[in-house]
Amino acid sequence: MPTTQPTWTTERVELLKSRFEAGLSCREIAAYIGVSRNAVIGKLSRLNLTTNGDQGRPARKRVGKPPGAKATPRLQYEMLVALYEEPRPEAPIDDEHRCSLLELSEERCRWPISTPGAEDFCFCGNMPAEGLPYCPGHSRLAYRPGSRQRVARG
DNA sequence: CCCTGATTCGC
DNA sequence: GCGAATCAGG
Repeated sequence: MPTTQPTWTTERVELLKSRFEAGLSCREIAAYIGVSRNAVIGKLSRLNLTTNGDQGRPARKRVGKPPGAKATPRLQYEMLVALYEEPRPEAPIDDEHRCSLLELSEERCRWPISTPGAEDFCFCGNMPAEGLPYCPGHSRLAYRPGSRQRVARG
């Protein structure tokens, strides 16, 4: 069987059209398939699914079609909500993944362990949620009112 | 200011 | 043909 398949195989296109016709945003489709939203839109354009496919000339000015798609400026908010909505608030906080400042990366939770300046000062190093600097467990702690001292009071 | 949608350009 | 960059609109 061929191993080198083009990025857009029949299955991809089917999923693409299915979710597109389902009323999902290109963002969701892209995230679901695993490609950039530009790639999804680009493919749709080539398939003439973006527009009626009737016009033989370009005319960008058809941005208003989704009913209530006010964008998602609060992407992190949605993720945090999803974390709180979980029935089992498990905290995947492992000390085995702790790393130093130099070992920090986008795939490492930046939750500070111990106190800054201490010899054993390190970071969580867990797998953070996409778009969040901390792992789900620490993200919740960081956002939980009361968990940390709420100095902000009026 | 941020995000989504669509077109256009480069590889 | 695919993908990123760019443009346009809400």
